[in-house]
Amino acid sequence: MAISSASTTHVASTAEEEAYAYLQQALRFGRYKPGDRLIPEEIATEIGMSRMPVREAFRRLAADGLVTLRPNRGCVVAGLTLDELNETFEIRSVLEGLAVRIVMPRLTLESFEDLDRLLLRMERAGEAGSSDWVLRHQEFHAYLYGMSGRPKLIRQIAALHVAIEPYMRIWFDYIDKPLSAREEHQNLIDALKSGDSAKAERVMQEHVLFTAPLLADFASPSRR
Amino acid sequence: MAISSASTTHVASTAEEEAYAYLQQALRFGRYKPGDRLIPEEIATEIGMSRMPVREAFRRLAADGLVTLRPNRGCVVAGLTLDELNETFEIRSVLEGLAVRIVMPRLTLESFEDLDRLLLRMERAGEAGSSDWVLRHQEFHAYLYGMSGRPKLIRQIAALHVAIEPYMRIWFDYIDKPLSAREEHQNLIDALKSGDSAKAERVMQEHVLFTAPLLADFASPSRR
DNA sequence: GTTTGGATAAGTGGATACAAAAATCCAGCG
DNA sequence: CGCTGGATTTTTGTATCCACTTATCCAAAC
Repeated sequence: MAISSASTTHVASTAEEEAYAYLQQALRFGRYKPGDRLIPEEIATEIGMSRMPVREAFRRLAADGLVTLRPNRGCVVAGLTLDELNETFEIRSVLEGLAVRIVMPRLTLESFEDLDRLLLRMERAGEAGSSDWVLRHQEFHAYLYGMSGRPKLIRQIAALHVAIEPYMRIWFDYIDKPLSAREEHQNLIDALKSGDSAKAERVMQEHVLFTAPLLADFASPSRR
Repeated sequence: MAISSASTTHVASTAEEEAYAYLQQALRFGRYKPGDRLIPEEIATEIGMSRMPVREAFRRLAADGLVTLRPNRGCVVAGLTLDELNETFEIRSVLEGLAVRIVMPRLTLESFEDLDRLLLRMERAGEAGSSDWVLRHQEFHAYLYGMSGRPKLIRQIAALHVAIEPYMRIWFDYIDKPLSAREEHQNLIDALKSGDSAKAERVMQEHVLFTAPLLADFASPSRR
């Protein structure tokens, strides 16, 4: 089979890439809290470079929606308010629905074996803790969308997953073990197997929207 | 009424913003051709600043998908291949469909008057040339989506519009006057008036996908 | 006539320096 | 006791400089 690891370990050929990778990782794992101010100087010395590449990494993170950049007042970690969280799930639902619709006719028997395996991995990771489970969950979805052959779509979806990742972690830690997750994803696989792409799209949309209200309690307070 | 101008004229409080605005404008209007290399030094002197803010503007443009940034080999204008153009329209169709679904229950009689006015403006601009028409067309769509109250969705859609803008221009110049455009948009308004949000969503999806094949001839050659 | 290699030029990435802006602190005032 | 305003400190934005990578050009070899 051909399940590549979904973990985003990039070899940094430039300092900027290193800074970006470092900060993205830190943000994804919730090492900084929303509203925290990121001071270029500090981070630069932390990873042994000057402020410049860090600044440029900030811009990329801002484009991903992970931080907010305001002229002359630096870089703050961008938590999602309840509205933004909901909006993100709305967007995810249509994008991932589209991905499923596209991917459907491309799925082979082998793909389904892969998906089963990934689902199994996800379940097992569920017992370990949020850190593993969230990654495996992303891996499952990433594999599916990867088959679509739509690079832009894939990147957009991945970016949204990264943005909500900290909230997924908190959520998972809080509820301990999402019993419904297994069933949810099995449903999805069944819909894919049915061959009815309209149905699969709908099921995926519902699957995505299913999670949103569960995370509501962990949203950041609205700003300003 | 409350139709704000859709033109993206930003007051640049920093040099970086100025560089970004300048370059985005230039790229949107097709002043550079896909594949062209953008040299920080040149642009910097062109608008009277050093390379640094220009470099940072590059990153933002890259996030918008307007340029491509490769380590140690600079910044090139990122034309869309046929596949990418199609993909962009696919994504647009679901995002703008979603926007319409959300916006539907918020539309008032006044909104419809505004939309009629905007449609009229668009038609009149059609006689002037692609430059005006494309802006008015964006204005029409922007107004509609603006009512959704979904900032992220609005930004994403706007970004996609910007990315395809040069192609819309070329297309419009080529065919001179899109007779079907009026009918298309009137259709859309009718669907919105019907109050059936599922229908409106579908009509919007079709409206977006309708344009894609028309632009196919103007796609950039695939790279590499 | 085309290919190869290497000198030279051009360009990029990053560090440092400096000016301008914002945040902080503190004293005096109400 | 809180507020105001100004000096001080911190941080940001930009310019400049240097090291290193990549591109260009030209001559010699096949």
